[in-house]
Amino acid sequence: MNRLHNMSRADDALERLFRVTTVLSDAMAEDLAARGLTRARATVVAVLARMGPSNQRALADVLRVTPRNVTGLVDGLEGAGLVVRSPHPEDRRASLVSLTDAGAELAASLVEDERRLARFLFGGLDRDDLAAVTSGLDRVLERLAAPAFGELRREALER
Amino acid sequence: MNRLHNMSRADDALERLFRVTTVLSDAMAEDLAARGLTRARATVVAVLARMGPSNQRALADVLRVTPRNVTGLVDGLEGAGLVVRSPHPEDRRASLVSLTDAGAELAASLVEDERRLARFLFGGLDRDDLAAVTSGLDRVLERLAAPAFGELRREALER
DNA sequence: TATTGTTATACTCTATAACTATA
DNA sequence: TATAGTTATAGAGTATAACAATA
Repeated sequence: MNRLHNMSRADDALERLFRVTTVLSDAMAEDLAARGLTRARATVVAVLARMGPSNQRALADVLRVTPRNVTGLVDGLEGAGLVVRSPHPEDRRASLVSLTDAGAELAASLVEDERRLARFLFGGLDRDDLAAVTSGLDRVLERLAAPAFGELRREALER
Repeated sequence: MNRLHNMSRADDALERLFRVTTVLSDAMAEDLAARGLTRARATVVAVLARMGPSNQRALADVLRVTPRNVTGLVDGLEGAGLVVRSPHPEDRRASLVSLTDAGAELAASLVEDERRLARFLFGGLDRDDLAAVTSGLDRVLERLAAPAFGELRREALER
């Protein structure tokens, strides 16, 4: 009975998580689109802002995407004037992808947007509630990183 | 000072939320792929399980996607034997999309997976922590539904 | 030999526009 | 005249495979 109750609460929590995720990611995609950006390209801009000028191989690794995919993303961003390719100083096979001034400005603006969003979403919660949410999500992250998560997924596929 | 502290906590919470979302959605996409499904097609299956046999227009409205897009998704699912199109009994323009037995089985299995996932992710939290997370996410959902969220987004785009 | 990034090809999701068959 | 679903066309993200230049 108690256990059943807890189980239904877990379902509720996951449902809330999915709803928050959906609404948030739709809104963010829409806002990026209004700036002429897609999610994938915005991610490249954010990664470049964090890592500094990088070759495409490094980008592919960080984005966990094929090198061919990076070619396309960088093509798009270069066309939009947000990044430039330059010859890699030490490896003539590679090119170095860097943010232009416009790209760096955009990256800063995305970071600022995120900060405002965080304050907007969580600013109304008092410290204890906020701490509870954050540490709850941390627990979830621990579960997601645990080997048991892999087992759960394997079991599901074997059913 | 106190305010600054709260602000950084809000950033932390949003960062956790994004990380949970990313890991979870990557894992789910991978699991669907192992079953030969994409996210978009799995959503159609879930919607059909919930709404029962539907015409494509209704699917387009619920999925918030163009009718043309539904054509493609249903084509794919029909090819995989998960849904069938049949003539609509009352409207000869429309077709009725229904889950096959295999489709219904898959839908049930997806629901079951989600329940297991919820228990796995949140089963370790005690009642109070779980309630705190759920109600925190509810507060976030309220903020996302508030007109102020629209204003925040408009301001960001005007910068 | 191995690696970097490209061309070639293909699939999925998405959209708009024009069209057919029906309502 | 309006609606349901299609064909036609296009763009973005993703992937694998083959290849050229370079390490």
